[in-house]
Amino acid sequence: MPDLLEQLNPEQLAAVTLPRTSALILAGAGSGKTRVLTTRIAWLISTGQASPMGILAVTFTNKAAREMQVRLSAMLTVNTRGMWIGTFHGLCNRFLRAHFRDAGLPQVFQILDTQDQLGLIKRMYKALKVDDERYPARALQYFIAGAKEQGLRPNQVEAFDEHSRRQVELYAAYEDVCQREGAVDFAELLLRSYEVLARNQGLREHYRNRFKYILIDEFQDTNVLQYKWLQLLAGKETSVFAVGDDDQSIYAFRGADVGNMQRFQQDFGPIELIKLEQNYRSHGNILDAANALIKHNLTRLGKNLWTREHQGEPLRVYAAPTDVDEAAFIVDTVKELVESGVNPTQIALLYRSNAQSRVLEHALFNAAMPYRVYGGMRFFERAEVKHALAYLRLLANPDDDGALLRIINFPPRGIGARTLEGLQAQAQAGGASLWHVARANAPAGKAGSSVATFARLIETLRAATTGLPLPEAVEHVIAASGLQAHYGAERDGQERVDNLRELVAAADSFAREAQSGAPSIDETGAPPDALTAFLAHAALEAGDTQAAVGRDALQLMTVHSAKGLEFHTVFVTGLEEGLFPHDNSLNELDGPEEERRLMYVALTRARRRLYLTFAQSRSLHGQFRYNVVSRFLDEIPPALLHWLSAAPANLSAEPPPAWDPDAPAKERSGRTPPSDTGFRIGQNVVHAKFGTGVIVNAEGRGADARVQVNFRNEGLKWLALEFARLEAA
DNA sequence: GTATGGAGCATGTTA
DNA sequence: TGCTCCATAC
Repeated sequence: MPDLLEQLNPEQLAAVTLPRTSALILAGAGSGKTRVLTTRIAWLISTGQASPMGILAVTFTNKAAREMQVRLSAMLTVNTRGMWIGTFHGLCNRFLRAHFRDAGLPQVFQILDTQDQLGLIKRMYKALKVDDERYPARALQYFIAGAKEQGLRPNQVEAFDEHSRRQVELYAAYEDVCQREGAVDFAELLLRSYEVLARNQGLREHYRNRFKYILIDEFQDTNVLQYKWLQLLAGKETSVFAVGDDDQSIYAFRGADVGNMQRFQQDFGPIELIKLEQNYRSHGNILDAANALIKHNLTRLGKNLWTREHQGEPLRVYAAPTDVDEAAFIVDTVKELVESGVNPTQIALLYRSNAQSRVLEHALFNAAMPYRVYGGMRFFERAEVKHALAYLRLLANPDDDGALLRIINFPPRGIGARTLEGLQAQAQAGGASLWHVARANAPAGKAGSSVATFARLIETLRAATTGLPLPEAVEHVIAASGLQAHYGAERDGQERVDNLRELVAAADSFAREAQSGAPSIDETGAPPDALTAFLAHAALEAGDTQAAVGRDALQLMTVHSAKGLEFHTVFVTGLEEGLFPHDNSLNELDGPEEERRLMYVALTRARRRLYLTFAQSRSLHGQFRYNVVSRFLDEIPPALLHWLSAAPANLSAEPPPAWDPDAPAKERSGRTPPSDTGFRIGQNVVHAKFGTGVIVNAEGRGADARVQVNFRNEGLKWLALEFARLEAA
């Protein structure tokens, strides 16, 4: 332990060893925030000031919680099992499972993810005949989440006009449905926990006495409800240790309120304020650029990063005539970097919006460079996994109408819309769940209707899985429900079958972890039963996004998802007015400043080398746009910049590079268009996957050339010549 | 139930 | 431009 302290700088040491007061740690990018957080916990425990039981540590993401957990178990020899370390939602889930009666919930309540929630709203719309045009389901979803994140129930939401009054009504109706089905959405986990604590003094006292130390990561991202929850949980004696960076607050759009940092100083005062400004990540020039940029924001708590490292290289700037040229430049540069020994996983291409990844991906694909795009479908969100989970959910909780509707006719078993309407009418009339009605329609032993068959299937599944270990139960359900066979028979179903198998594996490792007593960060480890715990786990930890394309892949992601990461080399791309800063943000309150913080996050991801690129024109949504360089480039001192191309007129005295906006892109970029494709209509060809066929049609030229091939076994297909490796037969 | 086509739409995203 | 959603057709 002492040597852990020795490695800290004076500010870090001060923060780690603060006496038992509340404190706000302003931790700049790369200043060792996680280290301070974990070392403080380790210090508190190893010096005997706190027991593991007395510690509550909250993060936003599972990843952060996991990292904290891992680092802690490396630092401590004592059992960390009693500690409450997890995400806000994970901890609230744990709390509600323990106090489900006080919370007015069934023990097996199900957690709705965003998809499930939207589905529930749409179902409710049908039942109530709500005009989806006037009240889009999406909009209501935001409305509800927004209200809950403010800590507001329907009767507390102020509605001044007809439209919002109706939304409040729908919010109330939504709550009824959730309650009836035993469903809890993400925001509800927090709100419900908050209310239980607020209303139950005994419970509140209990937890206040228990958690003497509360630590919060990424405090700038907390919303109103999370802050109120914290206030309830922290008694007079509690030491609240909040770590955050107002300059990295980039989630106001989803309810985060940086104001919590100022508020904290008043509400929890008097507090200690410590700034961690020494950066261990980047070279000097990178930090200088970031500091200069962020100074343009007026509402800051104030902080200036510095480093003991060298100044390093200047930031390299490249102005491309078009987005295609920008991508080409990046590909060429990355190639050189990799040849010079930089690991591709240490190179990141960042962009403001996901749509920008396409051009980059296209160029990388053509250059046969492995890359990985972050974001997109996560494992537990895939349709086939959702279906399997729905069977399990119905087994765990028969009132879960959402789960039933998802699977009653999947795989198809002849239960159509009409039958369903009948069931729903009956259910509504009797105030019963769909399962209740379905089973009543199908007296045991009586063959006949398709609903009866379904009801018997579920009964059989329930009987067969009762008492089985979790992974075996999951496996049985996947097989006996017909899901496996259904996907197995599908032409492109192999991946889905694999995912179902993967689900069994996930259940297996979940069960093992729970059994081994390894601390589970999502706090579902102490369950009413293994199945319910696993279902909660699936909702709370949606899993990884798509895997890498090849190994040693280049990293592509939005600036938002780059937060918290670092790379040897970073390309910040698309630095154009309208894109970054984004048009839509400019009218928002605090919008431009949030965009600047986003740029600040982007810059501070780089350790050694930073490229800033932009295109003077790009096609977006099928339209060509001519853009002006981002204001953010103007805000970086010119002395830190090294132009790899001529700087545009609005940034320097040099003339912009000569180019003709009307000329085709290929000519402008100086690259020769690919020569003749070498294929003719009527020619016989071979494709690696589709076999032999004949070219029947063609269109486009150069990189866009496509041919239509009539394959012997696969039929007609359009293929892009650039991608499909077609060979003459 | 699936295949097709047209309309509408297009910041960011964790749990 | 390219996708997602829904309605319509078979």
